[in-house]
Amino acid sequence: MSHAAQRPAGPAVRGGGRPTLEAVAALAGVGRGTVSRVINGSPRVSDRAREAVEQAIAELGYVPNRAARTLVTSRTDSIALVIPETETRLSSEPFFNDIIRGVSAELADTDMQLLLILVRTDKERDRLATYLAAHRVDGVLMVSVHEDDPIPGLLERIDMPSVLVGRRSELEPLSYVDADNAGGARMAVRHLLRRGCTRIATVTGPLDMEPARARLAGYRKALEEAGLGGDEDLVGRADFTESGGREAMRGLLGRRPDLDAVFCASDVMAAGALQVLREAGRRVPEDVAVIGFDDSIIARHTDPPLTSVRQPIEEMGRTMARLLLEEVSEEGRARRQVVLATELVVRASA
Amino acid sequence: MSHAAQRPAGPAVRGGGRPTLEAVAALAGVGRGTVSRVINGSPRVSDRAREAVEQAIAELGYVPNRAARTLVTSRTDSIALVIPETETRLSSEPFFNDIIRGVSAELADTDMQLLLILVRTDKERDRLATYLAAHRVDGVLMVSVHEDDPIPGLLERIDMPSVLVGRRSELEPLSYVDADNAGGARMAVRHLLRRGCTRIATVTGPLDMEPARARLAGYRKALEEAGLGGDEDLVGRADFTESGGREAMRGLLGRRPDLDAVFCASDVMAAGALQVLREAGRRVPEDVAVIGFDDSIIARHTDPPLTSVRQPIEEMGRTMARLLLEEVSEEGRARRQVVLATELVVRASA
DNA sequence: CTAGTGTGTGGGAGCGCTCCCACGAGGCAT
DNA sequence: ATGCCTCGTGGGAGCGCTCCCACACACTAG
Repeated sequence: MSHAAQRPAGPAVRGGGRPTLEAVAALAGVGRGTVSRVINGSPRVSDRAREAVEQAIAELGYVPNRAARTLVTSRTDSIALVIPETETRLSSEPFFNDIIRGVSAELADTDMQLLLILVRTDKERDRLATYLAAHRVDGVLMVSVHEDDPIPGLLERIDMPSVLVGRRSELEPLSYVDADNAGGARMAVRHLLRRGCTRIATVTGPLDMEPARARLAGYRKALEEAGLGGDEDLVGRADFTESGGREAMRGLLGRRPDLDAVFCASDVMAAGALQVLREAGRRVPEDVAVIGFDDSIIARHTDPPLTSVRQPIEEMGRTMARLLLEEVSEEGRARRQVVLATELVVRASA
Repeated sequence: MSHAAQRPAGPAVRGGGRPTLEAVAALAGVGRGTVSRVINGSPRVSDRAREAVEQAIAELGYVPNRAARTLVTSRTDSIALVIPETETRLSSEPFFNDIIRGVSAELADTDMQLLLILVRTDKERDRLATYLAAHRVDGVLMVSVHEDDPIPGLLERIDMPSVLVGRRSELEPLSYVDADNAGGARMAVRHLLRRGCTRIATVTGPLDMEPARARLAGYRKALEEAGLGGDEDLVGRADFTESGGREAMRGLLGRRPDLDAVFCASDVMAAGALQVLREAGRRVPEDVAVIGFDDSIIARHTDPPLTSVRQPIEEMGRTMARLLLEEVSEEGRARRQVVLATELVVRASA
């Protein structure tokens, strides 16, 4: 026995000495197959064997080696959250945070890993394409898709389970979760109409993004229903940024100095609009009522606090994750599309 | 040859038919070893072989199988960004976004994957501990550490390369990247002193967090240097939240109605303080000057816009990632500690 | 001539798991 | 008794890579 002690570090010590399936099997007095069955929840295991294995696992602190499992199953047990970030939106809007929270919450008691991939440049986009084509994730969650983004098309082609937040167009073939943008916008404009406003302008987001289009459509629909539609001078185009909101507001005031309300397709743009209105000497909401969209943190801090359309962002994140998990686990994948209701949060600005 | 066509799907089709090392080797007319050497940039390859391999890789669209590599090297080529999220900070502050951006930017031309792990509950914390102990990532980036958080201690024990943003205490043993919180606070208070303020209060963050302590220390230091230190009535404790800021401000006004300035350890708390000051009929900055910390998006939208101490958050993210990559790749790991300068952004509130 | 040194290469072994085949034990009908 | 299920089980094969040993070949030195 004594010579065993002087034997140099044997094979058992390799790799930090973390226990393997085989070690568990040995301790439990069963074969590798049985341990594997216990871990993967197969019903074909006797109670006696199961208990022995579970105890051995606890005793050794065994954790399965993910790479080994991936190698044989070619499942990776991880999904990617892809955020194209050509705009600076990520830093200014809590949107992504809430999505991340929702997704993460839904994944919490799965053993799915969440990979975060920001895409800034075309070079990074190419890398991502290679990455996805190599099937290094089981599924993809994608945020803030522009209509001309090539990634969703790629996802379709390589048959990668994926869920978008927001659709690219009205007939999005991929699964998606979206807020009822049109409905929210319509609700906001109706609120302005009830207040007695009649010359209601809008500041839109970039119209190559479906949410921006849908919000514009909701705005138009509400006005048409009230018999007030058709005045294109009341539509100011912007890009979801604060400075864009400022410029669009200046344009609107130039074209239609008599406007009495503005529906902005984002809070950030509404904040810009408020600045311009103040500079122009208009009181909010007495002269011009203002409504934003997103109900983000800045809505509570503008002067006056902003009435805004709230989207259930965290729930959208949770739903995305849920849909993706279903799509990943199922054989015959049905694409799913979910639209969640929005809600008007009334504050002082309208 | 004709019978080959009716052979059922053979082994070559398995796993979606993605090409393997072996396929590349066959096409290039070399052995597996040589292909592996080319991929891993070994110098011991002839130019002829290298070219043949590179062409074969391009032709087949070969991408190495990460799991297979991980299995043998026990490197995972991925790092985790851990965000404890007991507070609601994640949703309200762009801090995390900017950190994420910085980290992601630094990782962009590495082939490191970024795993995002939010920790809400103790159960999730335990899962994380198991996860980390199983060495499923090469390194850990950790944000927003409370002094009593058990995770950093675990990281130390299992000798996991890791970098914190912000230290737990003055003698943090792990690597970290921090902003010069004390310096920034001192700068802010000096600015108030230069304005002629003499009864300068502060609203602190939770004092179990080092940044909160450091900002308080900077505040005290500036006052001492001006011979104005020692008045504990001027210190209001809060917790980095808006409502906390409101309550602390009320307390301060109650104790010291004559105060003429407040340095708040976060913008969110400053926003709360501003509300209370307005309700109390104090003008900002004429009666009471206010300075925040973080220069977050809300600083630009409060009324009046908030003078605030800016931290280079995105750069902190980049630096964290860089330090971690060094720590992961090096053998003898030296812990590194970097403190980045802060900057005062002057707006209307002080 | 032999011995020695180095450089590029091929391929065996093996990482830790899952999949699947084969096998023994027990139950039930014939 | 024999046949034929089913159920639980053990363990071989193999996933795609890296590591490393052995070997061929080309030199240079003795």
